[in-house]
Amino acid sequence: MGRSPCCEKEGLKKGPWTPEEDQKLLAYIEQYGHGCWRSLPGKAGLQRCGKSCRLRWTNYLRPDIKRGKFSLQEEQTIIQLHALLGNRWSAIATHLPKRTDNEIKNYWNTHLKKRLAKMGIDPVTHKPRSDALGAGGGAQHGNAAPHLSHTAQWESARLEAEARLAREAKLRALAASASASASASAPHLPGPAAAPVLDSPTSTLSFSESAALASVLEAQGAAAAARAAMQPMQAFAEACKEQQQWGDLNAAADAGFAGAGFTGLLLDGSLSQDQRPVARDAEADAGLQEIDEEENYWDSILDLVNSSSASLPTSVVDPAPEAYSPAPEF
DNA sequence: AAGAAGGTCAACCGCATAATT
DNA sequence: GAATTATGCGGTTGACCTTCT
Repeated sequence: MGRSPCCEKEGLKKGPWTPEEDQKLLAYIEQYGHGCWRSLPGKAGLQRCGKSCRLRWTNYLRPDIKRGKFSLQEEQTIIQLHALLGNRWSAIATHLPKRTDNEIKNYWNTHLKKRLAKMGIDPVTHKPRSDALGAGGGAQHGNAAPHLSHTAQWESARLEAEARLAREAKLRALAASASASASASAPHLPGPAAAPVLDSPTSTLSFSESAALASVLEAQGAAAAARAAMQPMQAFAEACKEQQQWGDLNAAADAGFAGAGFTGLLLDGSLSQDQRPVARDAEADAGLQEIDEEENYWDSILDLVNSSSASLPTSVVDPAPEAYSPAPEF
């Protein structure tokens, strides 16, 4: 409610950070930690608001940040998680070590969203668009209903999973606090109480929540998530491979991709090696080995999806309230 | 070579929510 | 329980850079 805007004080600087400011902030945090962000600028001698300092630190200065081009695997992870979580960038960032939510968000908005749209995949629903080869822009009102229906189902499943995770996290927190108080006489021992230190500063997800979400992705929900996410992912994989070999991202669309049958396209190798144009230049030659490795990677992803789908728990796909069973006590 | 158009990304803004009083 | 404060998140902006004409 009553919260005064932190950046409206007179004399506070805005805009791009100078190297001197970076140095001041870095030096202060390295020495004292960030502590209270609101009071940090004064202590560090910066004419910035705490919010600006926090943003600069979390998105740029943190030493554990990886910058630069996203790998194919990272792209795949982002798309997959976006299909699962939507625009929850901080949650997605917890599964991409050393990447910030802001960076992922920017990358999605400037690269991945456009690529998916270009391939005829709705970046919101992650479903192939019926007018896939048409203009890749606004909402597809005419055919929205089926997508919405599917989306609603998936959203329902997702919310159910999240609710379950929250409950599990709470139970774990209770168990953790119990054990923490039991071990209060030995605070030097590593324990759950130290977990927040390990959390990504860009996320509100607790360590246990993140771990639980990861477990859902990897175990119980993997098949559902993968099933929902991987259909466009398969398309994306193929388009990426073609893009890298021919430098033309429209290849997938030109090949008639519209979702259905795309798995087959990927799996049966209908675009066999001898049909592909030879690499145009030395750079492309150098990339061929990497492309082969990527093909293996995508094959392994498909294997994972196929095997996971076989053991898909129905409660994840078609959740019912009674499907929830309390997490076992620890 | 110059201007236009489009792309990228750091940073800001406002809101939501957790934490505190 | 209500009010207040601090922090984090997601959407958006705008400056800068690159590519196109």
